[in-house]
Amino acid sequence: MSPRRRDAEGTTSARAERRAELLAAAAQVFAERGYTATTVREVADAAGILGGSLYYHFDSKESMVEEILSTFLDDMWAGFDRILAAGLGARETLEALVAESFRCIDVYRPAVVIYQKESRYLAATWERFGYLAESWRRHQEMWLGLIERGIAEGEFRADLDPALIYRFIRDAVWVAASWYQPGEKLPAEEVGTQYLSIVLEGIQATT
Amino acid sequence: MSPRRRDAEGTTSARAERRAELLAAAAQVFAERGYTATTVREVADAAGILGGSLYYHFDSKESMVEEILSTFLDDMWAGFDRILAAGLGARETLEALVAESFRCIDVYRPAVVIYQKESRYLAATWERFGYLAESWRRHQEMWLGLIERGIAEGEFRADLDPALIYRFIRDAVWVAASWYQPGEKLPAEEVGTQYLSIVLEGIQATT
Amino acid sequence: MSPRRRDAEGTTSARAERRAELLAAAAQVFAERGYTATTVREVADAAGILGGSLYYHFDSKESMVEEILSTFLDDMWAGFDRILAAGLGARETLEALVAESFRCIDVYRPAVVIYQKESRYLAATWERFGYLAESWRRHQEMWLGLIERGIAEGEFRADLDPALIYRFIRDAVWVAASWYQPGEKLPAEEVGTQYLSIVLEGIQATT
Amino acid sequence: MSPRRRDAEGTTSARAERRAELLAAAAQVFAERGYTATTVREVADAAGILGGSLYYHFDSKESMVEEILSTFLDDMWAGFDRILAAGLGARETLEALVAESFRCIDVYRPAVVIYQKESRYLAATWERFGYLAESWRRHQEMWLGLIERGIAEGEFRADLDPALIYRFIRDAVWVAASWYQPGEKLPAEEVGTQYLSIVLEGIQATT
DNA sequence: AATGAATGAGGATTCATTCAT
DNA sequence: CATGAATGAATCCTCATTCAT
Repeated sequence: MSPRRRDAEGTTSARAERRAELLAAAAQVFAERGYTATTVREVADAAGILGGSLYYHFDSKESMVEEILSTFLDDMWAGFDRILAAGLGARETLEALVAESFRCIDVYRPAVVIYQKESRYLAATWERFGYLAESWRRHQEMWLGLIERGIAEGEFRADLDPALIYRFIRDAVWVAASWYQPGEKLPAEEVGTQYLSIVLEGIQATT
Repeated sequence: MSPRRRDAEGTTSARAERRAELLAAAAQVFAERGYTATTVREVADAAGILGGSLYYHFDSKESMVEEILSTFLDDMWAGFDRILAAGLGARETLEALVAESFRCIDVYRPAVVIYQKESRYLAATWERFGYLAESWRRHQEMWLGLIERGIAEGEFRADLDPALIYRFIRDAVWVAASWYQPGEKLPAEEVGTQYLSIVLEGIQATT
Repeated sequence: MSPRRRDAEGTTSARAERRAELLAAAAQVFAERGYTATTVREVADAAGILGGSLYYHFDSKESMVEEILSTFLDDMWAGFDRILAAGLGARETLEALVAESFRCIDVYRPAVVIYQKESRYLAATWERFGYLAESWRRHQEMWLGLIERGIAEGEFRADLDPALIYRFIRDAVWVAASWYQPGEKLPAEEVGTQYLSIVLEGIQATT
Repeated sequence: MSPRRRDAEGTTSARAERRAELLAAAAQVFAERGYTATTVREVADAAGILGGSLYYHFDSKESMVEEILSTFLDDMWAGFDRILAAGLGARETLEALVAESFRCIDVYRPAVVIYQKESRYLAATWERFGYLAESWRRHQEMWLGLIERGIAEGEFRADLDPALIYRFIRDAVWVAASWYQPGEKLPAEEVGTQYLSIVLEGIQATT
């Protein structure tokens, strides 16, 4: 707590904080206009600095999205992995995954939008974004496994194609990020609950 | 039937056919890489000609998407309007609208993808694309009206937010265009049927 | 000789000719101001077109020097290899090599200047220019081998360091490209002859 | 001898020393990569400080080369002038000039390299470097006068073009700075002696 | 209809330089 | 003295578009 110590800490975290600020501005703009259609100047304007100044903090426009996406994905997968490791039933797992998804939408909304809209383009254009394709693959694996298990255990309807259910859920849930706004009437959690309710009614086996 | 007249007709339709071919190629590429990220050269490559040659057929890159989108939207709204005018019950109307949506996905897949991913950007950037925002507004109006009617008539669940149901359906259905591929295992119609089945189970009132 | 055939040939070579013209202009400017200090606009100005137009013909500023240098080096080494394979005596070989060097200076003057001034920078900065370092290595090998042979055969002075002689000759000869101008009083060949005369007097063994 | 005075002196010379250190680092890097291709950051890195910090010591990148070059040139011309004023014979003068040149290469190697490679560019780009062109002119005048005198006095060969001899010597001698390294096998003086020996044999009149 | 060369505005990036701390 | 964040002009390069052939 000595002044010296506060300075040192301050300096270290000041840099990280500034990066985070700038990335927040960038994510916002990328999500709104699309990564390619957004100019570096627009990002800089949103951050209140000049175009060239961004390059003091980041290597390139590319590395900005990089950091935006990987920060979000790391957190998301940590959350998903925790849930998957908890040994819950199929239905409880699905509930938890949907809730976690909405938490991510709440916290990382712009990143989620970018992840959805730009993944294919980014992965197809630069090798460094190969991990995005990998993330989608894990996504599919996770949901598909869960749904098949739910069907096998008699919890989910057996008359539907599992791959189709997977996509249905994935899309219905994730696309919500595209329209969900900070000032939305319903809190993200409530949206999640209602979505979950629809999905569960829609896919659970009738007894 | 004079040679001249046949020529004229032949020329006219040949020209129209060529346009259609080129637009199909363009739509394909725009859908895959995104409108902004796609260069005119890429479109031309996909069509087997050189970049400059496209300008014999079209005024600009802009007017290509224009035509791709308006062709699709005109057809889609004609279909929707026919259904809405048919005087069906809420549930039957919803069934017909979902079926019509999947017909559009089947016929205009790339256009649907573009409509979803690029509408916001296009409408925000050029006035001439204002009709896209208008189309989305009509979309919302249509679904919201239908859902509220269904709730009022006791066919749909009353415990859900109508605006939320609207988005849920819209997203779940339309985003299917993003993953639906020509060679898909299930035909579009079957996908539509299963989606509808999930949605109906999910939102209909329990008796 | 039919018009058609002439057209086809014409088209093919027209492209190559244009490239050559542009490269000549570029080499000129690069040699005069230095590669890094030369802007693409200056190259374009020298060629009478706009900056962007260069990119129709070349991938990058880098690939322009690339082509300038490799064209020159390929020709130079072909010449050197022919001479080295001819089985001449040390003194005759040296004479021929110097003559060939001055022929290159005459034909590729700007390229020679670039080769001298920028090789180190280019090779250190981009892997693709690694062959420049390789070329210098062959250069050294060639001259050093020749000089040692000349000393061993008693044709060249034994009281000098061979590596030093090599550098002396290399520099004296090649740097001439820096000052030799198209309108020079003496033709390149005559300069070569006089240089050779100085060098030979300077290094040959006194009998 | 008062503390104050000692401080003042100490500060002054400390500052001068620091400048010299920084300039040595700068010269090194400029010589290696070329003035234009070297960034201020690279200079700072080589000096172990940050880019901005250089501006506490120097006005600009320009003024760094300025100082590097003028320090060297002042010393060099002082040496040359002393020799020229000594009233030696043509041959002895030439010997002394070559020796002095190698002394400069030894002491100011990076500056010599910069002087050779960048003079034309600097003089053509900024008026303040006009003195570089002037220095080259004096160089030429000096050598040319000497050579013509040597020829007239029968010491040097009359069958060679004096301008050519001048360039030959100038280049052969000065370019040595480009390859001479601190750890070189032969000391600079010995290189000078051998070079001189070649040159003298090469140009002196045969009796 | 199509080609291919060129245009020129705009975009990402670099870098010398400034300045508050 | 040095730092580190920011500036802004300049640079390389891209790309929609034009146009003579």
